[in-house]
Amino acid sequence: MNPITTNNIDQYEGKTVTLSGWLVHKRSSGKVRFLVVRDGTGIAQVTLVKAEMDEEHFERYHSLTLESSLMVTGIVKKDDRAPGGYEILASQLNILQIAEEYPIAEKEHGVGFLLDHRHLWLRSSKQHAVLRVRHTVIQTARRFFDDRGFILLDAPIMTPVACEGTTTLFETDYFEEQKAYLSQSGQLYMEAGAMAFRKVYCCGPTFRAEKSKTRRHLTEFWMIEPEVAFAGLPDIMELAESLIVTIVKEVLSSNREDLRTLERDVSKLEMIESPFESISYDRAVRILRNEGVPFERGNDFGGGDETLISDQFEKPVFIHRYPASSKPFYMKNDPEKSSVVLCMDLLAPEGYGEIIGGSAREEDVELLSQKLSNAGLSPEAFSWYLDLRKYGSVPHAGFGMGIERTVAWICGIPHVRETIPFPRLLQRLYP
RNA sequence: UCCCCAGUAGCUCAGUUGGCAGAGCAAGUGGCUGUUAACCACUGGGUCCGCGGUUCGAGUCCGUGCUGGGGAGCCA
Repeated sequence: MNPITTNNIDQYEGKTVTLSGWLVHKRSSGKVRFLVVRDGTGIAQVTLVKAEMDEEHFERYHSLTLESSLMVTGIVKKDDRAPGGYEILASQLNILQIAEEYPIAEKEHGVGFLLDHRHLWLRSSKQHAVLRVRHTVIQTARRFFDDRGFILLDAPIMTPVACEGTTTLFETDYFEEQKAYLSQSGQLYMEAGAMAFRKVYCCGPTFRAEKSKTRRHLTEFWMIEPEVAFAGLPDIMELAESLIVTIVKEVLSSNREDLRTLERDVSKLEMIESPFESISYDRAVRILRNEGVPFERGNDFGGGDETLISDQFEKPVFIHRYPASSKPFYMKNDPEKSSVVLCMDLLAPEGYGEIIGGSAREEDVELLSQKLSNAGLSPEAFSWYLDLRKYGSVPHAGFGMGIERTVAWICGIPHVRETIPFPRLLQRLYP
């Protein structure tokens, strides 16, 4: 197969090549006709000149519809009039399939329509750019942990029990008389992994049956979750900061063209460097009150609160030591102030909200059992988890980074639904 | 679960005081030897979301249901 693609066409100037792809657009000026062909890596213009090719191939232009698949053979020429600077002067035009009338036009579609056609929408340039950034984000995050000696340890998707209440869990039958729940987090399993391998991470989908209809929520979303033995809150904050800086730098270097397609203001990304600011929950509450928000101490922050706080900073900002009452059972209380837990959230700038959440984990079996009971959970169901504290318990900590929110922030797009190939939303399970 | 907005051609929308169903794009036909969302001419295209009501007459007003969107709550 000929290796030419539109992203390496410059290497073939003057040579005869065969390009395979799909028709994005066509224009005619009579005896000169133009095809814009998409091949998955980019686009290229193909020129059909009546005098340069035989009649039969030239006339195939008429039957071509939007998104028809084709193979075109011709000479690569440099031409400033062509998008990308190169075009193919065709000698042959072969059609693989004539597409039916393509539903997605070149402009003007509503969100509902586009989501109904997500399987086709993926072909458009903006979606292409977002999902290429997503690829870089995941690849860079995984490489980041691999390079630091972490072991990739996959967590199960089907789990026997809820971390929290069952109201936000998707439930499914598991053979006779058993229920399984779709995982909300790989964390508890990563804690087991950290006791086995010291440093581990998982990367996969998580599921929350929350009836949230906001730009920051999906019912199925991806997290990358590292867990580290012999580590405390400061260690994972440093790790999280370094991860974000590394990801942003890599996207800026690998996805310049995509960011341009998305019209992202890259100057806002270029200033993402260490160190990030780190403020306590108490100070965040003071910021809100200074902004005139009648915030009640002890609550968790809402979406609007997070935006107000992050707007005070140009870089991502850590908020640490939330009230224990607002956080889950496994977080370790601050020995210096038992009413708060050793946790942190990282808020992205520009109102994108929490992209990372993590904590030191309670390592004492008695305290952990107590916290489980206080949360209304049965210690029996978590017997395996309590075992981790009975057999060589050590201080450990970890966090989870939400892939979609991170991608949305980096791309500067308003809604997370475009940052995953096939979004699952409150009212949407198709396609 | 609550609040707000919308539903009219394949798509995006307009539709006046309640009085003949409209535009742009897309599609089809023809024209044009360098187009860039090309352009020009012509053509076809409607369950006005469903149900009920008011009225001589409803896309328009009222009630109700459904669907979608935005937001709140919720959200390790």
